[in-house]
Parts: sequence; C-alpha cells; structure tokens
Amino acid sequence: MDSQQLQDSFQAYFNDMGHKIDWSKLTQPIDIHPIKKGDYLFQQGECAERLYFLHTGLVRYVSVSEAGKEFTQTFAKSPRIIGSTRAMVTQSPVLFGIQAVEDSMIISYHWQAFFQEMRHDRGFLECYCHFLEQVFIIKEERESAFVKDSAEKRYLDFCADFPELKNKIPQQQIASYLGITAVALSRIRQRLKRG
Amino acid sequence: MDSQQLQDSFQAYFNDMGHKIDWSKLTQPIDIHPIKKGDYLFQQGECAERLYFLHTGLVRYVSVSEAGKEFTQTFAKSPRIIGSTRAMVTQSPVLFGIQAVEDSMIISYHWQAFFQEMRHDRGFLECYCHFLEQVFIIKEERESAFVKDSAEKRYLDFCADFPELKNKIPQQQIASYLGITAVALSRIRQRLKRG
DNA sequence: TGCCTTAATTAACCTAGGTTAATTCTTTCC
DNA sequence: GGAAAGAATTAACCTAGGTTAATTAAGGCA
Repeated sequence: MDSQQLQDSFQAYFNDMGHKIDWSKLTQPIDIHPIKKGDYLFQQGECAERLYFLHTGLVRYVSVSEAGKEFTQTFAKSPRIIGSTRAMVTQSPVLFGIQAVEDSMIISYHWQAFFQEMRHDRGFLECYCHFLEQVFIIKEERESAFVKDSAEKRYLDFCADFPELKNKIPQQQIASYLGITAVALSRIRQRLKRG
Repeated sequence: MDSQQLQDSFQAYFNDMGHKIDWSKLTQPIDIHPIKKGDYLFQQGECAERLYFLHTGLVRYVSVSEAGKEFTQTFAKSPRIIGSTRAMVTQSPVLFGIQAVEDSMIISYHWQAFFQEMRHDRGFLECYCHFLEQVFIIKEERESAFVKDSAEKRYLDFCADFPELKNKIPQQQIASYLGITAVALSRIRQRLKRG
C-alpha cells in the first residue's frame, strides 16, 4: 500500500460526503502509521495535533484515570477520521490515547498546516462542519445514554449497535466502554442469562 | 429591545470571532423568545430545529430520565449560541430541554433556511466550524472529568469554574450538573466543611 | 410581620457497582 | 500437546451514592 494510494482514499472519503473539494492546493506531506493490534497511535498526555485517517482497521479511544481505571470513550471503524479535535485545535495534551483493536493502517497530516491550506476551499469547510456535527451528535447521544440508562441497558444497546464487535473484542474493553468493571459486566451477563 | 437591535447583536457576536461575514444574503426572519426564570425555551422531546442566540440571561440544558431524574448537561451564559446541534441537523426530537435560570432574552432562526443562505459565505462557515469545535471540546473535557474524577472533585472544579453561579443557583441544579442527588451533594459539602 | 412554599440538611436504610482474590476457561506459542 | 499468560467467572466483602422521610432554614408575598 503506497503513500499515493493512501492519500487517494483519504480524499475519496471526503469527496464521498458530496461537496466539491479542490485538493490541488494541498501540499502537506503525510505520515504513515501502521499500528499493530494492541499498540497505541498516541498515548494520553502526548501532543497529537494531527489529523488522522484510519484507512483500515479498528481502534478505540481510551482514557485512564489517576487511579488507573480505563475508560473507552468510543470505538472507531475504518474508513474514518480519528484523533482529538481538542488537541488539534488547542494544541494541548490529548485527554485519551488511541489503541488499535486490530491491526490498522493510519495516515496523518499536521492539522494546522493542513487547515491553513484547505480552509480556503468552501467544499472542504462544509465537509469539516459536517464531520464536527457528526462527532458532536454521537457524543450528545452517548452522554444522554450514560445519564439516562442503567449499565444493563447500555450493554444491551451496545450489543445492538455493534453486533460485529460483541464477539470480536475482549469483554474488558466492552466493560470499559460501558463505564463499569469487567467483573460488573460479567455479573450483568449472568443476570441476563438467568432472567 | 427591538428586533433590529437583537439581530445586530447576534451578528456582532459572530463578527467578533474574527472572520469577514457578509450578512446581506440573510433574509430569514427571527423569532423572539423572552423567557422568564424557570420557564423552558423548549422541552425535551420537542422539535427544536432552530438556531438560538442567548442575547441576555442564563440557561441550563436539562435532560430527564425515564425514572424522572434530572441531569443538567451544561449552563450557558449570554451572549452565546444555544440549542441542540443534533436536533438542528438531524431534525429529530431534542434530547434535553433548555430552561432559563434567570430571565433571558433569546432570538432564533430556522436553521435549515438560515444555513442554506449562509453556507455560501466562507467567513460564516469558518465561524460555524469554530463554534462546533468549541462545543465539542467542552463536551470532551466534561466527559473526561466525569470519568476520571469523583463527585467531590467535580464539585470543587465546578466552584472554581463557575464562581458566579455557585451562590446564585439552587444546589439541586448544581447536584444535577454533577450527576448526583441534592442529598449526596449536601453530604459532600458537609464532609468538606468538617475535613 | 407572619404564612406558605420551596430548598437544604440530616439520619436510616438500600443497592449497584467496586475491590480483591480464588477458580476456571482460552489463547498462544514453544 | 502442554506450559504459561491472559480472559472470564464467581464469591465475599466494601463503599459511594440513591431513597425515603423527618427536620430545619430560607425566600416570596399578602
């Protein structure tokens, strides 16, 4: 898989959003990050002021508390833009790490430089807005579920929303996505079998 | 306060973001919503596909669970854009209501029509991106705090972040912002006094 | 001023989920 | 195939916060 192919599929991903984008002004070079299952694209606390594109694979956003407890913010399946909007925009240390759940191919651009070149393109801006809207909406829905639903309900929703993940990833990761421990999840699963 | 003044201050709010915006294409009429303390701009479950501008006042975003438990997603102080990005964009029922914490003056545009007219303006698009980035960043930080910090820590952070609110709003609302009950908050406050 | 309503505190009890640790069940890899 | 490492389950116990309810403190407002 060469650099040109990766860039092409990055652009195709944007083009598919339905806006005309003129890519000719983009001169920024890409970095290529082949990440093995279990490895991190970047860790919590690092600087990650880049725009990442998950070409193939599956990753999770994971943050860990002072006490060492892991929390999986979200799973992301290719093809998709990934990374921390906050870290890109504010250039502050990122609040979570990105870990490959399976072997993944990721490319990246330096966001400031990339945006400086692309902000003049109206089609790109519309795509970027669209992207921000989407991630925001997902966060809004997840926040709502967290507040309104029990852990059991969230588990059932997870199974419905990610049927393909349910049997692919370790239960620990599902638990940390639900905001509970693996032990608690195991209890819930048992209760569901019984009930 | 007449309609023209309100629209002017809406536009001034955007102009202050530092992008040139041509407002001449905007023909949409505004609605004016004077909301009394305690009243709702809209309730959870309604359609709220409008872009709201909080001209003066203070509101909170509040969602309530099946079980009747209130959760305050955020407080918003004027001047600011408010409303549900999700409801605007997807035209689905809104997941939370907006309640005036103090008497507030709000204006609104029908988002679809508004955006249709303004999307051709690059300056506006950049402002909109900037706005989305900001609300997303705030959500990202709040999510992180929720996962990583105890209720006590979150209360102390709240007091530091919103010193002006601390003594202005009822503790019930603070508790619901922290994701705990008023009883639990009272216990925490007592513990802090003692400790 | 005093009444009425709402807000805050306190206490007693309950529960979901956390913690630790022992026990099985799976992978993986030599 | 078998040893070692990692996952999942189960059990016993603990704790933060929820629930209910009784008590006190504060705001409106007639």
